[in-house]
Amino acid sequence: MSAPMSASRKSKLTHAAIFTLVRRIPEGRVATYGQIARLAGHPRAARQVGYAMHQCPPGLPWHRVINARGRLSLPEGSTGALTQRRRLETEGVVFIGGRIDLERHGWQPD
DNA sequence: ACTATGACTCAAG
DNA sequence: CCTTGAGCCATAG
Repeated sequence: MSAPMSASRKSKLTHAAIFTLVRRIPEGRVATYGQIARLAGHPRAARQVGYAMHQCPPGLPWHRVINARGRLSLPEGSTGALTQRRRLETEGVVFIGGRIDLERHGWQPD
C-alpha cells in the first residue's frame, strides 16, 4: 500500500498545507505560527510555518501571521516588518505599544 | 545522507 | 520587562 493518504494527519507539514491555512485567516484577524502549525496537526512545527512564509507565493496573506507574543517576527525596521504592519493596520488591526492584542484580533477558526 | 539553519515556542532565572 | 537554553521539524547546501 503506497497510498499517500490524506494530508491531514501522519504526513509531513508541507508548505501547501500551511498556505491553505494561512489563506483561511479572515481579514482583520491574525494567527500565530504555532497556531497554524497546530491547526495543521503539527503542534511543534511552528518553525516550519515561519520558514514557509519565506517561500510564500504571491497573494498569500502572510502579514496575518505573527508570533505568539503578539509581535511581528520580522526584524523591526525592515521593509517586511513595515509592510506587514501597514497592511494589518489597513485591515483594522490595532497595534498597542508595537504589539497586537491576540485576545482581540486573534483568529479563532470555527 | 549529513549538517547547519531558521519570519517559533515554552520554561526558567 | 529581558535573556538564555532546549526542543522542534522541514528546507537548503
